[in-house]
Amino acid sequence: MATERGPRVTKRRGETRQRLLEAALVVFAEEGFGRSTVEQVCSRAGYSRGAFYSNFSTLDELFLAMWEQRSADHVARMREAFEASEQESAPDLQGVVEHLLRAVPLDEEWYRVSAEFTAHALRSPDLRRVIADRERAIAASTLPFLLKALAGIGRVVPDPEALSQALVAVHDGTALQCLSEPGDAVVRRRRTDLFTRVVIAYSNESGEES
Amino acid sequence: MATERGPRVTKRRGETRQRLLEAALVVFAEEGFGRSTVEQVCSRAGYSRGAFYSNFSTLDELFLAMWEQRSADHVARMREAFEASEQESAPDLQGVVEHLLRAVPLDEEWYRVSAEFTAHALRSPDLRRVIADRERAIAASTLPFLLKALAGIGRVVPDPEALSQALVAVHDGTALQCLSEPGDAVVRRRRTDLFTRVVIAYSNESGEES
DNA sequence: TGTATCCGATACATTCGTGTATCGAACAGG
DNA sequence: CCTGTTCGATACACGAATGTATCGGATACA
Repeated sequence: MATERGPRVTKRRGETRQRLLEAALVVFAEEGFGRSTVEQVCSRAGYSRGAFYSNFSTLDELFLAMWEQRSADHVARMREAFEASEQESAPDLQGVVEHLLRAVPLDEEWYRVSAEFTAHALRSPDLRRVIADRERAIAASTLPFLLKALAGIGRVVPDPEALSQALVAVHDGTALQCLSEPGDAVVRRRRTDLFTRVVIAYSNESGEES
Repeated sequence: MATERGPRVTKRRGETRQRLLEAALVVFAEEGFGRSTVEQVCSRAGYSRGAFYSNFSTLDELFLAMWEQRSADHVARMREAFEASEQESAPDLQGVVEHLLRAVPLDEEWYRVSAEFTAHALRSPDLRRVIADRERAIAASTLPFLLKALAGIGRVVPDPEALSQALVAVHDGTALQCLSEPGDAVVRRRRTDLFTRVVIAYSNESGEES
């Protein structure tokens, strides 16, 4: 739904556009957004600059388009992962958190690009909204599953939005820690641990009061 | 201690270097690191490019130097804030968290630069260490105070390092949320709330067991 | 105060990236 | 299969940023 755009004006145009979007991710991750050139993106995609200027008018535009596509894609993936894990219902809290973490993988390439995009986005009110919207989209398409899974192990969440915001923050924050010390198992375990504790902190056993 | 470098070879050299470092922060925050030019930084600082090339050999070098200085400065500031708040000992957990948050202000300019720096740093093993070291420095110079403050209200922390890592993650993660929706009081309150819950989750009342 | 040294300004050559304008090939429709 | 249109490649002109080499003024030290 998010990956497949409706058939555009012509056929191959969509393909080259897509190739450019994919190349953009790679190049931006490698070189940094500000350091990247139109030429680099094009040659990575196997095109010349003509293709670029025919599809986009500026690198910023490509950056935004790429980010939105990948972002939507991630949300969709998370959703799918949740739907899949709904079958094999989690036995305990440990299991729920595991499902959660499996749905939200750590992707260094994406992290780099994302960090730069957010820094970039904070400079424009319009792009600020894009960031905020992403957060809402994540909440909308994953919260229901998480709540259901928690209900399945007898836990209820008084303030779902607060939990969602907390989890996103925890994910973003721990991502950097894990990526800056790639081999460190302790850091990764602490991440899992933090997720678990946050889920606990924002939910109660059914019948309890907050 | 971190702001004042030992007297260099000459006198004014240190000043211009410092001016360049300050200008770098402003320009990088405004334009983005990759989009910034040597000329922009120099004119912002009131110098010409000659001054730059006399002090640094590349923008990357300036970026690193600036980041390290500001980073150390932040840690020092946090430490001072903690020391100051040690006098008026916090009456309750609410108070401790307030002191904590006052010591770690949200600075958009710094956030932008920092986000780009981390993205940049993930590309080089050396710079990765710089990131990891920052985290250790934060822990080293603030944990003792936090633990003392918590002890003052009868709470003990079984795994201080885990708490520290969790708090840094929560800070980094919530910072973006607060900055992307600047006016939103709810988001900010949830941030405070998350801090509070995490502190609770990682500490016990004296006499309890985990 | 004189002098040697250091530092930053200026000028220049060069490289690099951009954006546009033009052209040829692929494609869709009949 | 033919034709009009679309798309992407190529060529070119322009502007911008870099890095170096040189010069003049400031500074430290005696």
